[in-house]
Amino acid sequence: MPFTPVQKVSAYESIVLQIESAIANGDLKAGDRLPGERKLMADFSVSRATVREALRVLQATGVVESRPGDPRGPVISHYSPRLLEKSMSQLARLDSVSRVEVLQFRLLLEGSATRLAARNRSEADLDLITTRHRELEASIKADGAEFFSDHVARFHAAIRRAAGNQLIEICGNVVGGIMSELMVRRLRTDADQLAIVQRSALDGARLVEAISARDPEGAAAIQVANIYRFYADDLDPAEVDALQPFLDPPVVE
Amino acid sequence: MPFTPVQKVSAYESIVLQIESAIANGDLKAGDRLPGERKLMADFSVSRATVREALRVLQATGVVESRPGDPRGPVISHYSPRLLEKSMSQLARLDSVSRVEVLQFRLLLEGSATRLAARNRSEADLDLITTRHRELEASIKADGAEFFSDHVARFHAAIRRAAGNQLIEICGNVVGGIMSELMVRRLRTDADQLAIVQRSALDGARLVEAISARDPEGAAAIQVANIYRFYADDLDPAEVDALQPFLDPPVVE
DNA sequence: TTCCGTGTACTGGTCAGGCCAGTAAACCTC
DNA sequence: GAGGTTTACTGGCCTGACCAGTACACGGAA
Repeated sequence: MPFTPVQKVSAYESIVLQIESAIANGDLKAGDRLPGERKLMADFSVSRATVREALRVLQATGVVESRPGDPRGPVISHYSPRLLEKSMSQLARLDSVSRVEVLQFRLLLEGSATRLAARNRSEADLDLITTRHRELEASIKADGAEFFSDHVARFHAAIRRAAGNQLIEICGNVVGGIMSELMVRRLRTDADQLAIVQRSALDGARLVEAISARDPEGAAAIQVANIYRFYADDLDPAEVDALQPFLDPPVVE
Repeated sequence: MPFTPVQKVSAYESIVLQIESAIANGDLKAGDRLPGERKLMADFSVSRATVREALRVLQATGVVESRPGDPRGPVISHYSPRLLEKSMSQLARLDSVSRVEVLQFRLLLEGSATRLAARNRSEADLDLITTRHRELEASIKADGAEFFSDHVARFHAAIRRAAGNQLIEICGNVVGGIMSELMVRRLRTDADQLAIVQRSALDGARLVEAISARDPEGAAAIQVANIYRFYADDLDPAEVDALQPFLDPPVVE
């Protein structure tokens, strides 16, 4: 029988749904203003507390922003990866998600981003990548491994940007951020940090060259190998094995 | 000067933060109970409205769940990919994200998921994949293209599950879901839908074989080519070109 | 005319107190 | 013990209120 389970939707949920679908079908777009809480409470004929609960969840999911005292009312947010970051790091912190999974995902994203970057980069992209790499090298010369993770993050972000795919870019940024937490710990506990950092910068130089020469496979191989080597020492054999499909061509040491 | 910008945190935010960090450092774990709203309001010495706003955002971000009438209070949720799904589809639905980008991302995820599945599948995984494929074929025999997109989605989901990487799995589910909306439209407007659907099922059979035979590269190639061909007719030359790096080995027709 | 305080009418943040439908568990019956 | 029934309490929602803070129009000085 084609009965469909009843789903009672509470008042505040209904408000959330209505506003979300107004955005989905274009009645509201980023930058637009919602009426103030008192107006909304009249429009939906609910109490202000209910309106506020609805606004809170819209705010928590990055749909609107509101500031006290602003007579223009809450504003529909422009997209920000905040929620994605939050949910991914929530996921990555999960006991059931191993660090291998995160690393696999990162190699996958970073590899294709690099491939695409080498293929599609504009001159402006290349300029930015080169600049970031120079800053990275300068930072190593000046402060050693101190600010390494910040600079390398910016360097990689520039590459992802050049790839021209926002999904890959943003997801890459997020997992990159998550991994860099691990990286900081890794560097702190490693006696040989300067050597690691310098080798990584050298890889970076070859990477810039390959992207400049529009060599997708070469660039991707360098990038993947570089990331892999960074963590390789910490991995046990089973983990190393699980990463093989993402190392292409295989990294043999 | 090492002054740090003041950030005023509102009452409800402070509650959210406290509860989140209690979870982060293990004082609260999934399945545990929070006190009821009236107790919380005393503990934090705020009004009930404030407690409720805090609970609403915790609920919206998948941290807690509450049910009316339950004297045991709100419960700390087990992880669910709901938030990740929501944020991914937010991202993918962005106007500035073109369908090529979504398709690139999908090919990337689906390709590696298939590769991993062929490599890591257990017998139980294979059983599920086989079952799903049989259901797909049965559905085509019985109803033609009618329920195709549902069944193919389930088939692909089983493959992603077998890959053993939750990040790839969940992201794949999301973009798969988004693409399947497009697919439904595509099938409806195509006169030749039955032929398309049947070819896709045939690819599916070869795919199952390759996964069964633990042939990662073969399986991935079939999967990627299958997905690509499904959309290829709708794409203009520039879009086709942009997809080349994800078709490996290249699909020549 | 332009500029710059100043007022004011609003905003969102928070509080207190109250009603209701619904649930879980203790209670009571058999 | 298995069953219905009560009861104490839950979360959902409402009303009405106060406060600190903001945007903007207004009015006076330059």
